[in-house]
Amino acid sequence: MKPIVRIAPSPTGNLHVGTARTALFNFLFAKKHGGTFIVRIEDTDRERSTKEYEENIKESFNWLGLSYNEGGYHRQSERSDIYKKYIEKMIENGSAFVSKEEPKNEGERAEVIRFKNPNKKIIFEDIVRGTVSFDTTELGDFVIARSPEEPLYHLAVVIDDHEMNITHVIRGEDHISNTPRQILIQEGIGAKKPLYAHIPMILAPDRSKLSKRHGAVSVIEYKEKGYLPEALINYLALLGWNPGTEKEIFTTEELVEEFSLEKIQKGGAIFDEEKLKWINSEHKKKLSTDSLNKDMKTAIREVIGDNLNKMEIARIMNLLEISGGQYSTISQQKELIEKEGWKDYMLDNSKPRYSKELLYWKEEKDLESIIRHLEKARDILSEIDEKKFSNENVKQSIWDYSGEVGRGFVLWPLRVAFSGKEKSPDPFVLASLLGKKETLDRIDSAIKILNS
RNA sequence: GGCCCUAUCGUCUAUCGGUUAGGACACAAGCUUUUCAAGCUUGGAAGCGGGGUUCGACUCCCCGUAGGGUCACCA
Repeated sequence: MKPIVRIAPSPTGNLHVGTARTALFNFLFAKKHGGTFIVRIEDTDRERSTKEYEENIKESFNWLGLSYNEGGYHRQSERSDIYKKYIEKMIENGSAFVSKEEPKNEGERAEVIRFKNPNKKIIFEDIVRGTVSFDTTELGDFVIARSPEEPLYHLAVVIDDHEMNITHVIRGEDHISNTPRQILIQEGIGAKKPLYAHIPMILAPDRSKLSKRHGAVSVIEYKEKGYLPEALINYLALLGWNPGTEKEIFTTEELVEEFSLEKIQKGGAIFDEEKLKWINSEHKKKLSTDSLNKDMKTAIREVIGDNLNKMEIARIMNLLEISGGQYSTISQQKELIEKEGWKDYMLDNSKPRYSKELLYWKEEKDLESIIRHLEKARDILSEIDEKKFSNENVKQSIWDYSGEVGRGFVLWPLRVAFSGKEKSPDPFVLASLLGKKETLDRIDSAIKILNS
């Protein structure tokens, strides 16, 4: 039998990474066995549900590539006729009854529908946890609907799972104690029983429930930070599940191939963005240079500005690539561009600013010798043809001289002359990016500073 | 508090009675022909405690302890 599974998010907030992970496990399980994956929007709480959040949920699933099957998108708010039928039937057969109430809070009804609890022991098999048993006596005759048109969560879930022929309920561990009362309702309406798999929670670094105060918790935030959807999918899959091999980088197709409910973990797992970053960089390494370049350009424009010319962008892209930033997320790239301060010395009109002392290499104190080294470097570089002013040629030409007198004594002041910074890519790269004229100009400026 | 679930390096995890307890992220050190980053190499790092069962327990059972979940006219 082909499995039919569902993810049932409630549109009361942006799609949470925990819900996304539950959706992913459902999706992988369905795809693996040629089954059906359904999205069911649980919006029976009209007060808290909004259209915007529903849109966010759709957008997030879409971005992650978790697509539901044809006709597999439902809203509980549009199914009240179905619920009404069941509620009436339950009242009729005595598994539920209308109950007079004393409203405690505003909005509460004076008359609600309660489930007639048979007060029995419920035992069910959970695919990840084994046998779980509850005594439902303490649940009492719990409320299942405000009115025949307004079912509450537990009732709506059971009716929908039954109507949609759900075979496996794969959901978060926080629902495990909801299961017995849902089984009770199933018995009340004569529904077939799905199999259960309660997956562990995603935790914050302090092992508490992952919430907004811990930083980014919604899928959309990770999208905005520039993570690749397949990287987030890959990471989420590894939180609470593993294939039993040492392979860690997966495409979604590979996950479908490997996935099995039996390998799901029991304990909760802390969400570690550092590992997500690493997985993201591994996925980026498989990307075409075209899309890598597109991301880099976006990051550069966002940090330095929109009015950059082609040459300037190319120069900074080059630096970003050399600094290993091409495999980072856009937000990490932006951080890097900011931190490295390339806009201070890599734009057409920028002149690096630095103190005279910065030009001194380590213990070197002899002003004359630094000037001598810079002048010599200048002479050597001016020999190179302007059109052949490449990284390799610059390096080659200056290599022997710097070797004779000590590399640092020549290379350090050159690098400072070009960048004005303590940290930067090497002087050969900078010189080739700057071009011959600008390179020589900057050496002259450095000499001038030393002479002043 | 009642009920339920869980428990291996800082983190994610492998181990389904016999292993020098393995891998990855992170971290540290060294190397990489100037700084930073990257890269490479190396290293430190774990079975919550106590009882059983067994020739032998991380692994099975019990009791503690700790963490989490849940106890709505929310989902």
